[in-house]
Amino acid sequence: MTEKIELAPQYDPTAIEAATYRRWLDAGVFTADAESPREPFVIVIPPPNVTDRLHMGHGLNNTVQDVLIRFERMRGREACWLPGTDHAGIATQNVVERMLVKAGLNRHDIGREAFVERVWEHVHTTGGTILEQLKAIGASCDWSRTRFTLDDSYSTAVRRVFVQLYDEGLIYRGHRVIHWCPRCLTSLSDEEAEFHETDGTLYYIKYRLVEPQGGSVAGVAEAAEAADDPDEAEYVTVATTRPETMFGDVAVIYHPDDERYDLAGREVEIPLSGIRIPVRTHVAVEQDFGTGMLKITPAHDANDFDTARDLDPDGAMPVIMTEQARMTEGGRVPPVLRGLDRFEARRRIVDMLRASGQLEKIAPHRHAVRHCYRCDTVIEPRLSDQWFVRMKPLAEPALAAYHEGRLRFVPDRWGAVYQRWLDEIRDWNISRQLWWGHRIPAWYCTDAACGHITVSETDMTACAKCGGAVRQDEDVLDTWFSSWLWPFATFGWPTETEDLARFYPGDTLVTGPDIIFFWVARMVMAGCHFMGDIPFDTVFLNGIVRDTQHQKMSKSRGNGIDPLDVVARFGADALRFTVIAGSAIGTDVILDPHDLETSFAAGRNFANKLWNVGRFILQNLADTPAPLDQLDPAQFELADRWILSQCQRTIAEVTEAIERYRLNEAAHRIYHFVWDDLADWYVEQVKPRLYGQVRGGDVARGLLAEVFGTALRLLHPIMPFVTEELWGHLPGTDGTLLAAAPWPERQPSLNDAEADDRFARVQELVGAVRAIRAEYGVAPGRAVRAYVQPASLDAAEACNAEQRTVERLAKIGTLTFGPAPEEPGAHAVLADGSALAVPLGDAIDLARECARLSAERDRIAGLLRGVAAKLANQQFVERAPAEVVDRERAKEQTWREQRDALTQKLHALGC
RNA sequence: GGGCGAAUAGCUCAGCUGGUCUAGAGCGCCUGCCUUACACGCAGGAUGUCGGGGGUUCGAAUCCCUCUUCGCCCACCA
Repeated sequence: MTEKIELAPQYDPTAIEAATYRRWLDAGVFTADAESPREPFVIVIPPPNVTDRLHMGHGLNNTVQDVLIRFERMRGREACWLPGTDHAGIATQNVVERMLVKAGLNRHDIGREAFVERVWEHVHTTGGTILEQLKAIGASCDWSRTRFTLDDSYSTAVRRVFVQLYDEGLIYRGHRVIHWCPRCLTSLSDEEAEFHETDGTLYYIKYRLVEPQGGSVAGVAEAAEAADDPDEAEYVTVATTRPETMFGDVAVIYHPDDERYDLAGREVEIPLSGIRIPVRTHVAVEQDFGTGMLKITPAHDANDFDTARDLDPDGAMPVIMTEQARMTEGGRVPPVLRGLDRFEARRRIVDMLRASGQLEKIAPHRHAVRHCYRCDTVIEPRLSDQWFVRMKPLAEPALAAYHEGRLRFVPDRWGAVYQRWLDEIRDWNISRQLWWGHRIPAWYCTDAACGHITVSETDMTACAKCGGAVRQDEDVLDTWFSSWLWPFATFGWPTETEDLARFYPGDTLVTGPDIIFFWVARMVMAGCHFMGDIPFDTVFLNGIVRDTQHQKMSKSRGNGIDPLDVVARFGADALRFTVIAGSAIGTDVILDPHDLETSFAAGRNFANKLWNVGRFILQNLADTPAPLDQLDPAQFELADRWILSQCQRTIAEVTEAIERYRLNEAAHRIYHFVWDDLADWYVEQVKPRLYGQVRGGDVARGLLAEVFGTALRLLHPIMPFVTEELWGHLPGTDGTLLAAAPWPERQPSLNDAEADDRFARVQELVGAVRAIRAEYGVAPGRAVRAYVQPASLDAAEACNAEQRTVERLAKIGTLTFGPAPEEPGAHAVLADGSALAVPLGDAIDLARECARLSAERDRIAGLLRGVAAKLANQQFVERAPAEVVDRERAKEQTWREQRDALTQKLHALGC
């Protein structure tokens, strides 16, 4: 006994999504079993910032991961998609600091401990929101394994790594110029200081030559003689974009080969200050740029730092700016400029130089300026003490993995990006002057005489060397110093857990190309170094979500789309279908934030189409239909064989497309099968059988259930909600979940080229009649009579077998084989007003077939000529080396076979 | 300065190893339809010198060269 299935005529995602997700959770289908005998398939999520809210980029990235993980889960792998969040040092600290500012406070007012507590509070109340939002788009993460990069256990891993690298000599404390953000008040790594092309100004400043105090008198005299021009004798002109740093200059240099100058050993005076600095030569100068004369400011420019150290390893490196990038209150800065912001100071200095005649000229100058990747403030290079990781030794195994093909990128062009960065890798500044993060596990002895630094996994209370008092380093570690451990720290490392043994290494990493350096490359390095193996073998780079102006979507630009809005209006499946179908492999996804309807209607419509196909089928399956293997193939009609054949093709193509990461192709292929093949043709063809108008209803029902069930399974990774809901109504699924159902298997025996071909002719015939009906404006309710000339093509025979199909689908009253009546009214409404005679000889006639044959003939003839030409070219081969000859002989043989085959075909076509 | 990518219908894009590409899809547009699953639908239709110019080939949207226009990444000419 089967109750009539009642489904709404329109699919309402909001009515089922939450409940469906709950069913998945309750059944535990997302939870990976470390003891399962199945082969694991592991994806670790790129952990979003703990304070993030879901945006379209997450929507795309996580949908891609979910498609892969659901696909592999259905294919029988023990799928583990590990979710979690990142503490995101600077970003999160900034968020909480802004909240404090609103309350009229800054972090120093409340102190470090209270501040960190505030951040934890914030993270606990709002943190993890994004994980909840991921559920809304259907992400099938293993929530039992959710991790946070600041968990206690994670800290253990971070400390272990720090200590190990320190012991190996790969972490060291360095004194050098680093990228400093004067707003975030922390140092940054090279990757965090982004270049922006900027229209700047090049200032040409005159530095007055002065007599050296206690220098070589002879050298001065020669230099003075060498200069003919009195001005040149008096000044050297230095070109700089940053006049405000000049009080930090320690030298002015030119290239030793530069014949314009002969000033080495002389001294110049820094304008506005009277500070004397030497003129030196050094190869770091580019002679063609500016005047060929370069000022050296070691404390405020990384290159100058290197040059200065080269010139004088023990030389002074005066700092003339505060951490806030204001001119210092003392030291070399002239009193009128003290305390000024760097840009204000620049304006004042330029004015003063102009007034004193020391500004020779200014010129516009476009150059790349580094900005903080978190707050976009212009970076201020700054001399300071920081912790660094020596990267070169870590990079080597990561490069080897790529070169040996163990690690691959999809699309592969990103491999070159990865490789280049590793080839030219520089040491990584890992200390941040923040409060939110993993505090650096280093303790300094307070006894200056001892000065020992103790690096330890456990908290220290006494110096390891002298036993004296210690204080811990105030700084925290770069967020990425914890992220790079994600693929194994999340599974319990350094403890040798069952999870770690089972789920490391993982399989595929899905992320954006923008964090290849920040994260991907570093994870590979960490994996190789600490686990002895790469953390994943495939890196699948998804594109970036942009608006119609091709601008990256972001909240600050105001061009964002809130995925939850989309879910509410169109459903999660519509969102998922749109981003998957809308992006070819590795290309960006363009969506219009001002027209969600246009962007997402296709996905919503498709979900609805599927819903209604399902509704129709379910309403017509009285009882549990017979499974495919219990149906008698002898009773199959052409359409049955055809739909099974198409279904096979779809299984093969969808499977292959996902395996090749061509998810958009998988989406389009299943879309086409459901909408065009199944709904538009097969369901229509089958109706008379279902309605009992003709025999064969049971076969039709069995095949509908079979084919529709397959379609649901193929579509499930992309559109999990609607497919799961329909699956639940399908007879015979017995409460099983589609999410845990097996992926459809290919059955090559069901491929049926003959059926494909014959049904294509039926479709052509139907299309021809429909076109004629439309052309003649035949009212929908009115039948026409169609005549097919048997002489026209052998298709008539095929059509004969499918006469009923054609009659129904083309709404023909009768289909007759034979010439159309010669009567004058053949193209008009017949006398009884009921029918129109349509001679189909016009629609699919011999001419079309001939055209096709002739095109085919031309094509084959072309191929034949090509093969003949190749064969003709072979005469040169004889002189080649033996193995080349062998290879060429083999080719020649292939060509001969091709030639013979083509010739035969041509004969078959009557040539 | 170096590298990479893109330019195909009004819009957003597919088109993988040259030959069923006589170039497709979705949206939009035009015509007719509320045909007992679906108007978030059905049927039919219009629209492209595949950025320009050369070349290779029997054959090019596809391969090569070049130009133009966009976008991205990297980079110590201050």
